[in-house]
Amino acid sequence: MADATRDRIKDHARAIGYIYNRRAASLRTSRSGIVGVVVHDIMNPFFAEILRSIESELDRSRQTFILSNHYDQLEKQRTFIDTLLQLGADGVIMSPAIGTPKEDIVMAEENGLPAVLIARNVEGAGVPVFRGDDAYGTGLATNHLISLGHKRIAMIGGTDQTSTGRDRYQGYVRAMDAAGLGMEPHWRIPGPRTKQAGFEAASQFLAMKDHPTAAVCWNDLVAIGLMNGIARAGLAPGVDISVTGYDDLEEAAIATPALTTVWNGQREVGRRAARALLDKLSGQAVSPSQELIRPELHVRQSTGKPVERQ
Amino acid sequence: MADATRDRIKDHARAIGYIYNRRAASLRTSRSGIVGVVVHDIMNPFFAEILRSIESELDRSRQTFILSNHYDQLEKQRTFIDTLLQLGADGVIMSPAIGTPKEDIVMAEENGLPAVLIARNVEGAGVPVFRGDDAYGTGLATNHLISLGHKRIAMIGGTDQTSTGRDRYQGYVRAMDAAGLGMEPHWRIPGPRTKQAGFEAASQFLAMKDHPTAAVCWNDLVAIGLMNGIARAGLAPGVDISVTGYDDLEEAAIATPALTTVWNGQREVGRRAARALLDKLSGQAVSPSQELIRPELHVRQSTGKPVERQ
DNA sequence: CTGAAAGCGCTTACAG
DNA sequence: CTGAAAGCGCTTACAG
Repeated sequence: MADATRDRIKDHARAIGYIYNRRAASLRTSRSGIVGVVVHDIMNPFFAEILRSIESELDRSRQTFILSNHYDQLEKQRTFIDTLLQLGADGVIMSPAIGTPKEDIVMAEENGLPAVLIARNVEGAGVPVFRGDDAYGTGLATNHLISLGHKRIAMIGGTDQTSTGRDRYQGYVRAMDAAGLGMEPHWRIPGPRTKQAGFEAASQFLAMKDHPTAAVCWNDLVAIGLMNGIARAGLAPGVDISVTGYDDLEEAAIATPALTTVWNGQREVGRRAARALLDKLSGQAVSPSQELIRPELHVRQSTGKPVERQ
Repeated sequence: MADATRDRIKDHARAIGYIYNRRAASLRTSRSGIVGVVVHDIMNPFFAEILRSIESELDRSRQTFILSNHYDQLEKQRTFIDTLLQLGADGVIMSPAIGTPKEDIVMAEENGLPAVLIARNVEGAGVPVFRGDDAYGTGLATNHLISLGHKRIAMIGGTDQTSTGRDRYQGYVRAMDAAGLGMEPHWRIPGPRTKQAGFEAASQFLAMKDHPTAAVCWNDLVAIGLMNGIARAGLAPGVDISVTGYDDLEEAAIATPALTTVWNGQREVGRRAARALLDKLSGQAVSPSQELIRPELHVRQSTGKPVERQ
């Protein structure tokens, strides 16, 4: 049948309610037009902003995307990858769950599910990774506080279990060291990653004897929660205690006080990850290297000179 | 082949890396194990909380779900429904885009894609709807402010283009009328639905001559944005101006001041919508009626007695 | 109880 | 250029 004829028939068929069966087509062609995206939690605005740029990029190529949270549970992540394999998905973009072994990713690739990583790396997986330069980013925040005159600076939130966590902590430690400033072990409060947890960390922070005059926070959510907690205790964030965030969510600019934070290139990460996957799908060679997006410091009102208390 | 034999083979097959092809199975059985979920914006924490309970409900029945935003664009919603039909999805849970004609839903149902609505109604669609009792909810908030002594109360955010918008406005108007309080047209600032927009509405609100002493907000996001804007202008939200939210997001409790708001039963809406859809899929009769979840007022620190200014 | 065959709806390679 | 056939990987109805 000539193409023109086929098109005419299809047009007519559509007009009278014909529904194209993608399962059947996919069975024959082994291309499904489906891309999986799995992150820790889509409710987290950091991922939500990444997802939005992935969405607009994939839309353009008429790929359907399936979203899933793994909540850092390896089992959930595996179930999702299984589902993608069973559906014959064309590829997956993932922010790997804590503890993801490289074998999981290699297995997916070997079964025809090319992967691209975002936000976190999995050593030796041999796939492209797109993330911010975290050590550099917390370095920016820490140096900013140091230049304002702060000497006792805390680091609140995050975990050593992810490459991101280790890198951000590194950046803080290096900046302190470079400035010749000492650190107390209890100035680091690991763990918090949400607004709620940041809020709760405030009392722990304020309860420290001679507590630091400034805090470098894991992300904007923790920073905003911490500021709320500080305000609740009757102190003024940005005046009594300087606070920096990380990510520069839309929310950072309208927090009270407006949050000094590190822009983390979410849109850029999403866009480039989607592009890389699409390139892979179209058979182009994509280098499996790590691409670091360079963060930028956005100074607002949550940081200022230290107020020495008597 | 006996079932036992088949199972043994399958077990072995899986062990050596066999991947079940769901497309093929679905082609034969016309069940795909896929459920679509489409809402205005998954980044909105209100929907995110609903999605979470849908997710946990569907997980239990081993249904995969595909998520999509329609951003209130009918075209995006139609494309998504088309995709679901082409993939042979088993059903769809949707918060319909503004202006969704009942024909769109009827068409989906006729093509074997049963639908359940959440948050918004589409008159005459003949499918189950799960939502909060919005008029009752804003009534609760408005009456609370009235009982504190407020007489000039604004309503900020929302739109008349959705049933939810009309109902929430109705609830406010009725409560004011019932208390014998007059309303000025400009006390209503329609539109805002985000934190950013609530923040921006603050200046418009404060610029009103004899501005109201309290504001009933469309949702928690608008309320928190508004409070930030009020604080930025040097006034104290909760003292100088009372503010109520709607939804009772996790964030409401840790806002500064903690937000008085209306709990909207997100988890309940999600859970019941998912259940109803699963019931439909298993062939049970599900009544196509509207189920209203009864909201509750949660009083916190963002509301207080009016401060009369000279 | 068991095994071989038909068929879901597409696309592609092939024969005419 | 055109049309009929094969085949993707399952499940189910059927014959033995």
